[in-house]
Amino acid sequence: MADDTRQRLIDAAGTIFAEKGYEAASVRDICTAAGANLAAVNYHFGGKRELYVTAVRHAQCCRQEDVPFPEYPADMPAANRLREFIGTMFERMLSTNRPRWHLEIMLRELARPTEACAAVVDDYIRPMADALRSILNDLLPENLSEEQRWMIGFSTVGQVLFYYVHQPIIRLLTQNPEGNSFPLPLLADHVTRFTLAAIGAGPPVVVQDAAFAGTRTEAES
Amino acid sequence: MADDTRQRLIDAAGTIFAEKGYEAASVRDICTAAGANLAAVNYHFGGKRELYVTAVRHAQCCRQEDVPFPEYPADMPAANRLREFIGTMFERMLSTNRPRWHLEIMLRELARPTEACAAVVDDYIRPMADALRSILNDLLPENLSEEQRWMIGFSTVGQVLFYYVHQPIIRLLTQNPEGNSFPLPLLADHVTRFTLAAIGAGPPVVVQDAAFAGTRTEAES
DNA sequence: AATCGTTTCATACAAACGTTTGAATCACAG
DNA sequence: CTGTGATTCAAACGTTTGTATGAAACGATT
Repeated sequence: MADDTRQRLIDAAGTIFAEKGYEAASVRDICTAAGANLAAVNYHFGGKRELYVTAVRHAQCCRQEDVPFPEYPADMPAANRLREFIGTMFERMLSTNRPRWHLEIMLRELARPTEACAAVVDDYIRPMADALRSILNDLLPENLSEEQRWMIGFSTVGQVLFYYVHQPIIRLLTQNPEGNSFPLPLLADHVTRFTLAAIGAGPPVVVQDAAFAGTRTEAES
Repeated sequence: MADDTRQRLIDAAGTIFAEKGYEAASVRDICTAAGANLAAVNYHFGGKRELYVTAVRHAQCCRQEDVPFPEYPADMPAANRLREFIGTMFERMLSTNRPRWHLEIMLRELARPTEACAAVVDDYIRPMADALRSILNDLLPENLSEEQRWMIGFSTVGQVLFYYVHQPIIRLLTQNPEGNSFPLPLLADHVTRFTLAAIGAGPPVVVQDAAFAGTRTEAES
């Protein structure tokens, strides 16, 4: 029952922290939701702050196990690995069969960093960044500056993140109260093709009915 | 002096709300920062909540005036207008000569909507979305689904937003404590070329030393 | 059964919160 | 100068916050 209360507290805390943020979530609400006594938080974790950090750490552990990155066959083309990567990222974010708060609490941390942010980046973000950069390295020419490699990577994950972080805006803009107007595989395909085309490793996402010579900027002509 | 304290309260509130969020910001801190009495908030605005909404509305008004969208010459190529649009967006976000909290408080609102969110979308976001879609319509073939047009637009602004919303991660990842490792025009150029190339309206952001035939996915071959 | 360390519980505490109040102060018209 | 409405002020309001405390309940070991 001891570890059980501990775990119930982490789950309840995660849900409420993710929903309301650190300050707005009260220890009393968390304990009530967990079916635990008010003093349990201080007994098991030492305080509200430590409970929060524990919840964040727990969330990132679970997420990594929930949707692990696939092991690619050695001969898999880089473009296909990119598709897998983006698909996995979307699944991690938008899949509804896992507790929502795991991702939510981490994104809160990334947008407004607290002390737990560095840990999230090191343990969760950096491995993803490394995986992406490894894929991109196979897709990009060797004589490319580090700066440009970063920017291309950011352009890729920026697209994916947008669909999650700014879901409220998307719904308001497209006037679709439901968010599932864009099915997951459609989004993953779009971002993959968008990115591949941008770096010259695939065809454009749309077929231009006229040559683009007329619409390109002067600077590039 | 009456309207003066009112304005000082809005400014102080904006700064603190943007920095700490709604719940963590206390009316006492705001009044101290504004050099006003504790009761001033309730006298001038009716309460904390109303002050917050007022600050958000004030922020979006200022932002629109600060960095207005340029008037394009009628014959300006769509690709150049896209470059202008992206450049303006970056300036609105990353330019440091304007009070930071204007944008910050709006982005908070967009990520975690409160009652003020719909107003921000209608008055600030939708005009930007319309401007972008108008540009993209000139760049895209006519026989394209609304769904795809939205996705291409989201892929564009998603890139821009990433550099602002996730600046902390960028610094941690690239190990540059300063955020100015990516100068504004460089970012704008990159996103523009990335987007143009993706939709087949410009050359890839990098020159592929080999034909991409070997790296494209099977599905597309 | 007695003892021990662990966990739960009801309760209390001081601090901070948003809000209210009524008197004091101001600017200005009569 | 006097009166009046708008504004500021110090003080206090009742809640809610996170945390602390000591007694009760539990489980395992002796």
